Amino acid sequence: MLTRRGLLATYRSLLRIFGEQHWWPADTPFEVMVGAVLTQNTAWSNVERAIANLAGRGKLDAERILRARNDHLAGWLRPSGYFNIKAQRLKNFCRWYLEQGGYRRLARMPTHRLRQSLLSVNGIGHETADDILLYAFDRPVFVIDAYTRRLFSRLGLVTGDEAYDDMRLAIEQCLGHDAALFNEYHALIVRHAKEHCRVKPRCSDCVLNVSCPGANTGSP
DNA sequence: ACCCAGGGTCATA
DNA sequence: TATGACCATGGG
Repeated sequence: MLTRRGLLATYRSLLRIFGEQHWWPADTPFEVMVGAVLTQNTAWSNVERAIANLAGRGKLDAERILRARNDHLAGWLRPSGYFNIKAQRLKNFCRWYLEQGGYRRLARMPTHRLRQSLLSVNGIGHETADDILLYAFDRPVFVIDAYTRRLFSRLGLVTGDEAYDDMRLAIEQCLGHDAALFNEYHALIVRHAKEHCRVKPRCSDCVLNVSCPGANTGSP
């Protein structure tokens, strides 16, 4: 059962344990957007290297990314995995970004239209679009990722098989449109997943009493 | 050697 | 709508 009370209780537990996360780890909104594309199904540590490659060459810029040769761009993105596809997706995004007139112009757009526009870019799906909306444009959007789905379903708040926007809208309705809360909540969910699911000895004594992938494989 | 990671697209039924 | 194949590096 999804309730405001349950969601806030989980949020407070996470906040008490981990403290403020101050996401997104980037210096500019544009860097947030680049990171959002590069982190698709990829560990953030790998994304950092790719972004460092871009920044070190002065390529953390839409025009310069768009002008770069595909094989050069792919080479800089190599550490983040899927580098050929991501080079194409990053160019698709930068083309859209410039066509739309850049950040100041996009920032005036209503959230639902900005989302629709983002989703029209080949390579940007629901989660990447919502990462950008929340962390680059400060819009009150609750990002649903695999961690969120898993944590909330393990806590019995959702079934886990809801459609993306169904789950997002349900949570947003419970919590109200609070960008600062959504920002911190999502960051805490990711932090929890890393801290208690990836670090040994796994999640045998998880603070939220949830299990993790590989944690209960049936061995006694 | 195996599993996973802050997903998304495309072909197919 | 709902699966499956594919993309690819790096850490545990």
